[in-house]
Amino acid sequence: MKRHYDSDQTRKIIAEKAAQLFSQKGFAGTSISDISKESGFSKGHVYYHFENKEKLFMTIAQDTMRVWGDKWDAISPNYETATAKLYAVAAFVLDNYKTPLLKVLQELMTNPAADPQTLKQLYDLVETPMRAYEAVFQYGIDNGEFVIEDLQTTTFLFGNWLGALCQHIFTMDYDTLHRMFQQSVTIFLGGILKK
Amino acid sequence: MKRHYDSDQTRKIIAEKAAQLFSQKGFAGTSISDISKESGFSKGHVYYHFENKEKLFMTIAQDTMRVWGDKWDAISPNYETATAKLYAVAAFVLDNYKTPLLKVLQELMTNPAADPQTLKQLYDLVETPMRAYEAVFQYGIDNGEFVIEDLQTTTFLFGNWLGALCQHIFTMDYDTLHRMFQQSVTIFLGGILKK
DNA sequence: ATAAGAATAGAACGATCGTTCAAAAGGATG
DNA sequence: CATCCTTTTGAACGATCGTTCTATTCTTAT
Repeated sequence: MKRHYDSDQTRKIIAEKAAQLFSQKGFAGTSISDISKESGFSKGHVYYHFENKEKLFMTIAQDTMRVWGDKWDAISPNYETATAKLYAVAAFVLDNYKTPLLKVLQELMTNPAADPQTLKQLYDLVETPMRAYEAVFQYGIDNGEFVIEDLQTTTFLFGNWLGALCQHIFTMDYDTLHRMFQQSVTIFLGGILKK
Repeated sequence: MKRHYDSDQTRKIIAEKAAQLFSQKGFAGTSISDISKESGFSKGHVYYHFENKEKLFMTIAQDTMRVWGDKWDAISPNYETATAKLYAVAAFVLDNYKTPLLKVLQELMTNPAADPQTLKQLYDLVETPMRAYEAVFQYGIDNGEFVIEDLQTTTFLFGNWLGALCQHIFTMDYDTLHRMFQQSVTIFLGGILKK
């Protein structure tokens, strides 16, 4: 079927502005009116492209995660050691979660009113980056680079900490935040204890 | 001035239920109706005790933080080494942020619509736990226990990570979460690198 | 040029939001 | 028992919420 005119472009603009707003103000805090105003299209038109607010968010989140995962899988082999991979994945999170939807995921997941199907999709989403982290840790263990007693817990903690840092994207300048990400990995690797 | 009947008790109930709801559903996600229903008092009565939603939240957050700080200051001397203090403060965060208001603080702080006076109060609030963490790290440095190049960054990161863990209070059982907190500190101290 | 269909706008819906207010209820004091 | 002041209610406000619907504009095909 041929694409007639550029409705895809419109859809993309709406999705991008929505992602930005969700990231900044959360799910409940972002209204369709906000999205309409910010994207420059009417409120009704948002519903031409997306079934409802929840589906709109889910679409955005899924797209973001899928792209993120694919890109990481592509560049991950460029880093040789597990240590290098860990620094790289941290920087990669910062650079590619331009839309820090993680806190919104949390917001929705802890909301008892969310419908079960959405909830399942949300859990699947979080697993995308977690799988990436776990692979790095496993690689480090096999390598002899890392000593990890509980892989799953370690992965969870690492993911959590990067997620926490993402929330500062709108209130910190890039360089400062980048340093924070790197410093996080440094501490995660070496700790602060005197050897 | 004598207290006639137990309005203080009512106020406390409202504040407690509100704190619980804010923690679970966020600031924007929690309505005065929710608070009214959950506390068992009329919507109008919430406004008898609190000026508005924002002030209600700020009062709760400030009270929580003040109590937290005082309690920590009281028990902190019981732990001798900086390492012990660090494990203790992590456990203390878990046990005493029954109301994990941290993510709501974040939600409000990143909201451009918040009025400046509120914003300043919010920043002051976050400093309470940060000062506590910093004191522990400084103690560890003076001790020779810790090697820290940038005290402020380290403090910030530690606070951030504990905050991130707090968000799981409603979705994880206590024991699992407690183990996460302890494991966080262990990694923070020793890292995962093979020595 | 016209018909058809896709894209977009804008008004309108009922529900709920935060907030206000007037009135009722309740305990204390005389 | 009457009075006063505090506590509590419940209705009502305008604003905004997510969503629906109808009408209009625009693009393409005939």
